[in-house]
Amino acid sequence: MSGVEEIILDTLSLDKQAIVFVNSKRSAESRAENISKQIKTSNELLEKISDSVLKALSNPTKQCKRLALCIKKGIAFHHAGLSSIQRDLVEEGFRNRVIKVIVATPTLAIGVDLPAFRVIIRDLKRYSGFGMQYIPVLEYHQQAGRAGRPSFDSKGEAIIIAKDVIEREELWQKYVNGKPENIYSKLAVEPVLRIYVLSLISGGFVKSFDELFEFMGNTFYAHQYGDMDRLKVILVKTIKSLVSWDFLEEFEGEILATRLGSRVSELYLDPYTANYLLENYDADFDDFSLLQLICWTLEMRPLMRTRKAEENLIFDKIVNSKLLVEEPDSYSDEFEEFLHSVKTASVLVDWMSEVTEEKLYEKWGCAPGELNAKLERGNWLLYSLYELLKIRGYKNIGRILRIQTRLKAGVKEELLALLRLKNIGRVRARKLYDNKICDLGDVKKADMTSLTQILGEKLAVDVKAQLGIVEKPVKLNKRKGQINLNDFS
DNA sequence: GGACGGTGAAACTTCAGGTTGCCTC
DNA sequence: GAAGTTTCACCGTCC
Repeated sequence: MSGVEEIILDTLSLDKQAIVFVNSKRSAESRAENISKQIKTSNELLEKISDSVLKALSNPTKQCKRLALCIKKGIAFHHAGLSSIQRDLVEEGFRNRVIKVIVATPTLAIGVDLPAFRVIIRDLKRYSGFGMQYIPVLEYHQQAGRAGRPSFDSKGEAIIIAKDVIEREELWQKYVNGKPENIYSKLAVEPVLRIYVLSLISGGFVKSFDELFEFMGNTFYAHQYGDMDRLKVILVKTIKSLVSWDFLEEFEGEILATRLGSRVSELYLDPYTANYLLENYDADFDDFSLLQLICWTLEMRPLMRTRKAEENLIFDKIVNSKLLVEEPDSYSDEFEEFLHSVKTASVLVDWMSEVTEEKLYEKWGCAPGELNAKLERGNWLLYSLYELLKIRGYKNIGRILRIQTRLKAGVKEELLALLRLKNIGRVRARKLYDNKICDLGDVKKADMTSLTQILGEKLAVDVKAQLGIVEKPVKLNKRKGQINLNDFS
């Protein structure tokens, strides 16, 4: 039994709760699993949560099953791969003191307010591309700060695990006695500056370079560095780019945003990305190449990583597709990232070809939570691309919106018509389509018995009503083995 | 003798996260 | 750099 587990068991024997912080999703899961195996008891409430976790998706992934099993013992893991429903269930279960232990990645330290009697920080180092590095003291404080719940406990305990006496001393000095890092303004980072400058001008807050300079001079960034000459150089460079991209124009001594520039600002796009999209777009695209274009933006990062075993598959994709983006030199640093963009696009294409979440997890190692994050961003970028092209006067771009809708819902083109109905998503639309109900006309014509068999009693009535048809509910005798789609919703 | 299964050591692989952006008939 | 996972050789057992 590891040190962590002993502490956990001790915490449980005191009838208290604990959060364990580790540095990877995999560790979070396997730790939680190991701890849960040592626990014999269970109860009804836990069974209930476990069940909900399993039903969060119509096709539970291995990850869902694993979490469901852990929760039966009152132990959970928590990281960005969980779907938002599952995350909520875990957090709520912990808040209600039903779930006793959460093993988490730093997701839980940020934003979520979940105090525990004990916080165990197992990993103070994290992989950073150049080997393992210590996490910032600020982050340690974030995590340790989860200990101690004012309404239940008069104190809390934060525990760091050290390998030996030497490390113990080191960690004590660095973290417990250590000073938190200074906070630096992020404004100076180029993408952030580009976005701000454009929005200041587009919003009419600033009308000339002098005004812009004055405004920026009053920011925290300028206050911190005091190097106004350098700031001027950066601002001039930024303005020049924005003008050359046709987002800003100079007119009688004033700087104004163009229509395109204003839209870029409204969409909260990084101007660099907006320009990149316009430059690389080509009407001769397909699902994959369009999504790859989207994935090769800063906004989509961090991308899904290409695993060793997938490399050949990804290479094939690159060779056999007509990409819109030029492939970077295979010896450049960019190339690996480029592979990731191709992988991410591949996963998204699979998703809109109706591959289930379960299969995506198996095939690509892409967990539901990660998929959702990327879908949301991809959705936004596709919409933005459409808007920019519209302003630029491109015709026949409706296809982009169709792809956007398909991405959002995760469906093939043929299901788009059915998606216009409320409460009909990828699963139900597919079911309807496979039963030869392919569009709204078919739904209108469909007889209530078969519609009820497919959608269930309530929804069948509701769907008809959406099309202006009043129908009475049809009762069905549930036969053995019959699948009621409502069970999955 | 061969199929099967368990075990442990060695080799290999992988590594946190997120906030808002848009529009919606 | 380290945890977790996979692979593989090795050994024992059973038929």
